[in-house]
Amino acid sequence: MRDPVAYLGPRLKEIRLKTGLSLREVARQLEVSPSFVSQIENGKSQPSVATLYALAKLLSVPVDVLFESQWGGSKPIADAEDSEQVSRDNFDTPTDAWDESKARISSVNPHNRSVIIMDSGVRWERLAATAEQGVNFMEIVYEPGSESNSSGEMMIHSGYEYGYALEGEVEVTIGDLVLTLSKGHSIGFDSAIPHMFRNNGLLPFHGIWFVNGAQSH
Amino acid sequence: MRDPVAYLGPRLKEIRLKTGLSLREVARQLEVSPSFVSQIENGKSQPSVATLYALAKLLSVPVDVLFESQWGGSKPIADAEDSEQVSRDNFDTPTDAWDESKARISSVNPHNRSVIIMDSGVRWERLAATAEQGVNFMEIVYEPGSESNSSGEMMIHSGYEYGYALEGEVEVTIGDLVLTLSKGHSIGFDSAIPHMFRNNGLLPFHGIWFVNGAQSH
DNA sequence: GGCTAGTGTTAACTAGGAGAGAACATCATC
DNA sequence: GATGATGTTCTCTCCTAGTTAACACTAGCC
Repeated sequence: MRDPVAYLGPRLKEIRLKTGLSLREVARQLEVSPSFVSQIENGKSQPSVATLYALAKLLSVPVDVLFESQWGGSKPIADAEDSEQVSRDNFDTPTDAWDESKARISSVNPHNRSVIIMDSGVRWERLAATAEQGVNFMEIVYEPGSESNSSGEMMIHSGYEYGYALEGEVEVTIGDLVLTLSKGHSIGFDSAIPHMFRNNGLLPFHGIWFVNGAQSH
Repeated sequence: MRDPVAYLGPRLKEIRLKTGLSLREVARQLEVSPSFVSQIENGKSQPSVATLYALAKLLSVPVDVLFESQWGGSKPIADAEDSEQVSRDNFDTPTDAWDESKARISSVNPHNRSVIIMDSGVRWERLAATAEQGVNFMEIVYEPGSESNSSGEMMIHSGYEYGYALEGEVEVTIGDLVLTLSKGHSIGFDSAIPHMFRNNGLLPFHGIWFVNGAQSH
């Protein structure tokens, strides 16, 4: 990808047009002159950091988006998953398992998921490839008797974790809190708190899991 | 949130120190003077957009991170939801709807969810209170004929969005991509891409939704 | 003790560009 | 053809991004 700063103007224009705002309206809200907005969009002038930030906010996009060139750094869409079937030792965190994807849109049908099977009897099925770092969206399956960590230790990592129980039951331990999730139940917690999951039941447990901000190390 | 541009300097310093780089080393790589880097970090000067971008790249953080202010403290646990039943006009983003919670652990049973009903016939049911900013984990329900925005406009906001279809069907439009989600299907996409959802079917659509990094303005 | 080589800070200065203001050329619609 | 939108391109000014210089440290080394 070439210098994204050079493409800032056109990018801004593109986004502004999508939102349906006129150049003069943008200028008014930013409290700058319309001519200046035009100069920015045509690359004849560079905004200050404050103006750039105000612009991003006005157009309600993250500042980063302004530096993405048209369809440059990111693939438009990740098509049906590669559907690799991996079997490995344990990972601390899903982040360690799948590579980061550059896809801005990812659509996955249930028969085409990328799957990781852990030796502890736990399965992770990726529900979306994402360009976001440290983010994993997946369906997790705990076979009867299985637990999150084959060594029985509690897990501690960075980020937050969110879960929704689809079917079956699972016993969740977070810090000194112990609870059982069944269909429809949901949780969210700071992953820095020691946690583990165990399926004590007779049926496999399925859940939608979201791990946010986990850093691999 | 206070003016993020004003805190840009301290934020940069904080991140630089984490990476273990010296101020002079940063200056060398950026090809600017050390004094200028110091001035930036102490808020006595503002970088140009190009310098800002180079800085972010050097510190290997997305530019957005430089504008985030630190997050506050945290309550130990949020007990069963308040279960308020709210009916309001449309929000752009769930972030606008629920207040940030400081809970580090949140457990919600299906009969106790905090619900928001939009006039467009869409329902948001919060699946977890979280201390994370701009994060929403929810079950969304689209009644037959309803669409994400009562005005029919596409939505654009910051962050990423992830969805899993529980039951029913929904037509998803993201950019110029149109697809239909049915049970088990999942997606993930950059919310900066204009998007909308519509239930053209005869049954209500239920999905697990995760909106990450949306900023309210 | 002094001598280096590292760290970050501050003052005084300058060249260049952020941003303004006007006049321009379009389109609509009444 | 007048009024009101739209975006563009000049010229000009003033502010500030970025420089150079000297400053005040601290750590090691002879």
